[in-house]
Amino acid sequence: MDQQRQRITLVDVAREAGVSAMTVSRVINNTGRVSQATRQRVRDTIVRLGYRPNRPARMLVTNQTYLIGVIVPDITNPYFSKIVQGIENIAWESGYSVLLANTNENPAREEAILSQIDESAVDGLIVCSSRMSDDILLPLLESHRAAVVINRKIPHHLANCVRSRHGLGYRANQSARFLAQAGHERIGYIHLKRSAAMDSIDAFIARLAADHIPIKPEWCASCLPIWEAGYQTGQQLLTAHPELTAIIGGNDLVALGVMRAALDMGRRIPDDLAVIGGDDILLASQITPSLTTFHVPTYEVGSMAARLLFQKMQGDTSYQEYLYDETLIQRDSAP
Amino acid sequence: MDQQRQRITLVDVAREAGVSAMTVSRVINNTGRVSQATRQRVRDTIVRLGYRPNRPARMLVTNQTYLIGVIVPDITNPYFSKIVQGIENIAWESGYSVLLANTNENPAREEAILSQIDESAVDGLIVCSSRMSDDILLPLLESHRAAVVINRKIPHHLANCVRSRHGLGYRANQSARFLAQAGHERIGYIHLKRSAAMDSIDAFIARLAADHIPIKPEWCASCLPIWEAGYQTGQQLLTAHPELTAIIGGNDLVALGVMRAALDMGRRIPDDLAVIGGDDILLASQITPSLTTFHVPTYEVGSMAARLLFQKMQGDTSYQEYLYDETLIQRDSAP
DNA sequence: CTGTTAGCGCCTTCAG
DNA sequence: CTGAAGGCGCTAACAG
Repeated sequence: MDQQRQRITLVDVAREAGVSAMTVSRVINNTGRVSQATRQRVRDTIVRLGYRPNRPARMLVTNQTYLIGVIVPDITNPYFSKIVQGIENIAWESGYSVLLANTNENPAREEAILSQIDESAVDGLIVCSSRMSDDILLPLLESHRAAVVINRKIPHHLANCVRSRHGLGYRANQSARFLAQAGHERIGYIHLKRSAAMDSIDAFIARLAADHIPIKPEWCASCLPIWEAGYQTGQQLLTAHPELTAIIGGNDLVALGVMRAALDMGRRIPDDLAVIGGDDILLASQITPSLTTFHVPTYEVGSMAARLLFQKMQGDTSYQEYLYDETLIQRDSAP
Repeated sequence: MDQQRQRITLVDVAREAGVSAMTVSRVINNTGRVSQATRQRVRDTIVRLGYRPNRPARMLVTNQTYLIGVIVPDITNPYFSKIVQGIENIAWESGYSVLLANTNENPAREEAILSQIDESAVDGLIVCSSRMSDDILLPLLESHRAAVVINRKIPHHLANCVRSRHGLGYRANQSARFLAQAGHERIGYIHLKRSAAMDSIDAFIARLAADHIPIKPEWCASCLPIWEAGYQTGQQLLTAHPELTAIIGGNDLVALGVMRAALDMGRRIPDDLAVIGGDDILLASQITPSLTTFHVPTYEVGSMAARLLFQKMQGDTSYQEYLYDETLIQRDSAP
């Protein structure tokens, strides 16, 4: 495993097979004309010697890596791992591998990606970090040959895009409307911190006020898109405002955290408190009471992102986007 | 983004700064002696020109990629995504990136990894695919400079290892004992198909028979380690053998599938049926009734795997392993 | 159909 | 402290 065995190169194979390096290269890449006889002889020599092409050398000369970079904020969030699965499957079909960067929402890590995954390291880039600042994202996209961004609006020339057909703040608004219609008058809202895919809390309140659904700013809060933060924020919100009869979570993990917090505080769901999430991760349908949420075709989000990336990588300079639908799935937590 | 702009090379910087390429290289790598003045001048030129070193070129000459390959069977399984998170965090700290391969338990994909992630593509490899056949795994490990295997026994010279302190079949046995002690006499077992981390069903039955816990072969089944398979297998098992009062799932996803199937069939849990899982994913504690399962320090499994890999990559040829504990967490599904 | 020449961008070795 | 020559392993472009 660590012995200093000489690497077998193209030249070794060529010498052994009595041909030139070029011929071996042609055989490996199935390019150019090579007689059936030599082709076979070279093939045999390759397996006999156990030759394997050197990736970096090939990358250097072809200027192609067969790698695509994928940036996510949290691979342990089922929403993102499903997206990665979709990307990876499509990439694999085309002979590409995935270089994964999990930022953990850490700005230092986000910044470091600029040097870690640069243009020479990957052939294309998929970013699904809706909380990454423009100061980092735009230069990042600019420095790559091809890029796709998920759930974020960026200048069309910088990247293709996969996003919800409905605009910013759609979920929160629909949720609030749905709850109001069901008779709720004191609705809380937990916004996802720094998310570029959501409206601000102010915009949320303003829009609903226009529809005579009054939401008070003190009923709203922001937190990171993870379960623990949802739990804590839910607890705080319900302690400070026991009058709330419903809470909208920014995503499923947060909503589930809220549900658990409410249950731990002795609240019954949905009788004492209705909860709505977003993303429709597996857990949402499995938990009791099951979580009302917005279904997102998560796998398709990933696979389409990969497809749009390949389109760009193949030289299509036109802007392409894939819009997906989000549909409210009524379950037990907010019937 | 797609303009044919000339790549800026080391030589460009050298010319601009009025030094040789070698000096620029020294500045970049902080190696060798360079006067403070030239160093600064070169640095300035680098930022002025926006120079970035070409990864493949550097890889070719140094024979290092700063990449580690990570092979998992299913990134959407929270168990694996948590492991990947652990690996990725440690890798990042050392300036390494993760090349992810998600096999989806697909043998064709597993085989393709041999050529896709070869020795020249990564500096080290972490495999946590307990269902990959030895015919593929061993050559794979053999062809890499450094490797770590998770939850699988392999010849010590091939890789370092992270695994449960308890041997094969520990979970299933403990679960059965626990259930028997609680008075269950007809216990079903769902084995994970092709898993090298588990005993066979026969061994499971034999060992328990020795302890006078009678398990019938027809109460046992095998399935893939995913929720859907657990649901289906649970349904079949409960239909064919309604007499079962408890079922042991190979992992949490399968156990949760069984729980849902049982609930859908009108069984109450744990009154009509007790269920035990394994892994302790987030979902296990959140669901109602909460799932009795084995806690695994999943993040540490990943981070330790990365640490053991770096140890090997740094030339430590001794065999190292990290053993973790699995502890039964009693929850509501099997109190 | 096959070989020759050149060079990708960088770093190692050895002189100065 | 700095530079010149050479080569990592492979392929593009051109001969023959």
